[in-house]
Amino acid sequence: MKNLKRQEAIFNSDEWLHNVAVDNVIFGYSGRELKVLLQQPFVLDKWTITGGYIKKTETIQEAAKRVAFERTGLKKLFFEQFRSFGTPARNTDAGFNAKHLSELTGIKVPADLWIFDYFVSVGFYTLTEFSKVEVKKGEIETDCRWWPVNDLPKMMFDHKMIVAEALKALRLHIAHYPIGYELLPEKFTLPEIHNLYETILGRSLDDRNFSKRLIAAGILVKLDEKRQIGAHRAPFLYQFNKEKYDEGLKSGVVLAF
Amino acid sequence: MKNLKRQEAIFNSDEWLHNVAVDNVIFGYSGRELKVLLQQPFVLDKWTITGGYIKKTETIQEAAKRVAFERTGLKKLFFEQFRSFGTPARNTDAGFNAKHLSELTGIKVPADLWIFDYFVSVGFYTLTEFSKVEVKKGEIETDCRWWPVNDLPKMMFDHKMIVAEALKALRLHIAHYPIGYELLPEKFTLPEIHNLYETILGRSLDDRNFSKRLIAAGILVKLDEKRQIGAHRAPFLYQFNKEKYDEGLKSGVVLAF
DNA sequence: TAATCAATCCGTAATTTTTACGGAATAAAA
DNA sequence: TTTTATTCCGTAAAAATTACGGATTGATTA
Repeated sequence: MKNLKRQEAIFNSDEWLHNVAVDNVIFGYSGRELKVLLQQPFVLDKWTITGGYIKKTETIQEAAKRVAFERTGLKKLFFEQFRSFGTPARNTDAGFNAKHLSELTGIKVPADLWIFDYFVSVGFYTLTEFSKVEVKKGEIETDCRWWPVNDLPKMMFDHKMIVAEALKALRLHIAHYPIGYELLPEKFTLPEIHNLYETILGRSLDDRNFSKRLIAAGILVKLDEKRQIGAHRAPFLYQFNKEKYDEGLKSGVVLAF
Repeated sequence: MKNLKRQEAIFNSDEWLHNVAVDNVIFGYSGRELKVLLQQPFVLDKWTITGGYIKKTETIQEAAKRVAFERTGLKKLFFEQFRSFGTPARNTDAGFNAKHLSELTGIKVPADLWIFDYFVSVGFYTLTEFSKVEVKKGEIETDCRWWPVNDLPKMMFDHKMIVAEALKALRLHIAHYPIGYELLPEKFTLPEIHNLYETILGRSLDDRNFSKRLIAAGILVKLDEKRQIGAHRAPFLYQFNKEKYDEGLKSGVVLAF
């Protein structure tokens, strides 16, 4: 019940902006699949992307960071604002109303509470290494876990569209900037990063040309170690040249695969 | 005084979203210069981009359209949402406060009126043909006119930064999509569209390669007319192939100049 | 211990795209 | 009719992109 008390406090607090919030699509990569971290609010059986209200004292980016930290425990993530969503009906959904919320929580929820208003949502996405994340569900969620982007569950509001738009933005981003630093372990093999790119873009890329380009751009450094997995030839390990990588992030690199 | 009454009505109305608004950078092109339509609110001697509050009944895009229509009289404009701005202090500026506003208008303005709150702004930009626009100043502005993007006046809040970001987004856009339909008259010459691109990108482009590419992409159609201006060789007129143009807008064309 | 298997790894030639650049044609004005 | 300012066009060189096959490796298993 403590959680609910806290939730009630949030409802009644005036530290939050009204009519505007952030939603953050957290992408992770594992098992040759691109995944999204979703949570299930216990008021209904649909899933949501991680999002939250904005404090009057923080920037929209800080709000997105705070929310992401609450779910992943990570402070240093790659963040990108991609677009905002605002239509009068976007945050209405069966089950998300005062009556239902009251019944479920026992909290007295007025029908005209600000959280039911028309909310404009500023969309961010985050890239993170799957294995580093310790998924933590929030206080009003029954579950929080990874879902494959190609096989999403029933989602609340317009969240499925937001994920689709985030993916579109990520695919655009990948053509102009290096990617992978936040999605891969520190050391990785060529086939791994190759597969990451193929996964994000959703199409196959010639392996020879792929590595040629990354190496030519100088953002990939071959190490003297190999990884011993499986029953086959051991692949060499690689690392990012962080300097070149960051430079590419700043000034842009054409990596049109 | 009628205008002020109406303004007062807006302040007290609850038809508007709080804490979130739209700002729209209106670009126009004339005299070989890229210009921005700015207005001067009569509460202070700085200039602002055209922006406004969002009605509870409209989408953010509709809000941006409404505001742009109020200033330009045009209903069909090219709109693009480019990013949102949200920092707690972004809409504070000397002169924008209850006391000053009260003194100037005579309206009773409470210090904690919602318009002084932290506002997240969703940024759009618009492309429009300069000559079509009939500039109309709003009720609470003393002036509204075009300014060269390279020579902007003192601007309110973070609006100068918003213009800069809009221009950055426009320059990115131009590399992936055709542009010019809304910025040029129906019939135009090669040198005219060539100059438009040079102006937006802020650098010179080889004229032969430039026209070659647009014609190869099929979005430019040569007409059998010439324009008789000046004391020199009369240039041929061109038109956009609207079909190819729209197709390019939809699916993207690489026109990396 | 030799053969098999699954995966890594590398280089070059053909094609396409991009860049660079000079001079003839035009139309009014001097 | 000469001058002047501007439009207009094409080709060759350079660069980037694409396409593609076969040798290497290392554990497994026959």
